[in-house]
Amino acid sequence: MIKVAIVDDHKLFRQGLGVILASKEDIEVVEKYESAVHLLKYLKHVDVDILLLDIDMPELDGISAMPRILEEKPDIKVLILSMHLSSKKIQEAVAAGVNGYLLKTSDDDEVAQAIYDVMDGKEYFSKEAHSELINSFRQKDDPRYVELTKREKEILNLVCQEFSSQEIAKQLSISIHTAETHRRNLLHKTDCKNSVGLVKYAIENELI
Amino acid sequence: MIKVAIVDDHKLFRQGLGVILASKEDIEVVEKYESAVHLLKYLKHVDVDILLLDIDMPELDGISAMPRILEEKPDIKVLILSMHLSSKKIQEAVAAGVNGYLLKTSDDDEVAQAIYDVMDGKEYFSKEAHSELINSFRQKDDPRYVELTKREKEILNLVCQEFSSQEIAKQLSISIHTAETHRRNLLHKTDCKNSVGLVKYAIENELI
DNA sequence: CATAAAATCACGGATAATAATGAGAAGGAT
DNA sequence: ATCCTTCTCATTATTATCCGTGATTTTATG
Repeated sequence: MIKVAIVDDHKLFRQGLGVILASKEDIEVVEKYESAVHLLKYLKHVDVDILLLDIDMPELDGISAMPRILEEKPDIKVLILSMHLSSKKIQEAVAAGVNGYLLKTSDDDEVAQAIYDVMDGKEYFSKEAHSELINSFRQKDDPRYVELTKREKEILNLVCQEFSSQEIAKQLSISIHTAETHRRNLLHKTDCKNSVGLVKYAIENELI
Repeated sequence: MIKVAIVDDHKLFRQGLGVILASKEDIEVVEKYESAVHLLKYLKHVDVDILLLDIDMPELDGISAMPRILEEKPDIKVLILSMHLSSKKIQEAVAAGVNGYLLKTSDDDEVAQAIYDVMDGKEYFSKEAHSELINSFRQKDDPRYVELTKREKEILNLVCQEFSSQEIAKQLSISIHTAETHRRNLLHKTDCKNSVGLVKYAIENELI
């Protein structure tokens, strides 16, 4: 029997998925947690092979919890079960050491297959997750995709808080010229026309 | 037996909720649909008492589908089952004629209770939905909460597309003065400092 | 039809953002 | 030690935004 734990803040989803997986003959749902915080609290004392982990959760999201999960149980397998198809999330998840990524639009068979694969030492990424990743690589060649520096992200954040360049300069104790330069560089790097575009970029890329 | 149909784009959720509800002795899950479009396609030929309806779905969201649902089946009961606690959504849902609103963080007992209540001719709003509504009423006194006119929403949309007032004026064949007036009124109504605030307002209130 | 709300246009002025360009200083990386 | 990136500051100029105010026309609604 493969021992599975579900971590998701939607109780109905936890319950439902639990029932579905329990009907698989070689899968046993041993635990359910409503948040990553709960999981970490009890993980030490629990015997579990694989985690079905949601990303969007209050307090602590699934990806951010990964380091502590692996610290506690280095051999545990983790399958991300998310509603969002975001190449950024997938990349972060992989970097954090997950073994697979699937969507909540999947069905029970796909989840089961993913569990089997991952327990076999393989990885499992859903078709959608896979092509999302491929697409994101293509965009790397795009002038639109660039890494922002730490300072630029800082300025972007303040721009998104409706501060003027003058106010930003004051807050960071730099010259207004510098603030404006950063702002201008942000516009170039993100290929936006004005601050409105910057906000949307920041939101899309989850920088705020 | 109460005949229930589930409308949700997350297959795992549909399946799981289906299994859970099927275990209730007086509830029968007769149909599941992956979108409001599918629902509307088959609704005419289906005998169902109550819909468990998600809001966020591709193509057509649950609330927007309500008029056509009620046109087809005026006596059907509808329970919104959403992940988001938004007073705006709740208000829209109620205005659209739903009979209850609960969150995906609820458990099976609450869903069952809601189904019984609604079938009884009552309404069912979860504690969270209820207090969210109460809070939103308090905010009505706030200068921040105001209705935007059709034209203002149009201008807001163009602002969010990074157009300047001049470009907006040209596109709508109005004077730049008018465009700027609308913009100014938007800032006042939404209590924002600049266009950056407008974008965030538009996104928060799902006007784009 | 009368009244209110919405949409339109206008002016003057203050402040802010964007563009184009150059350049010095600090830091890390090989 | 040198190179590269980042962060910094600067000048000049143009364009856009934002503010206050007021007024006319259109449209909606009772």
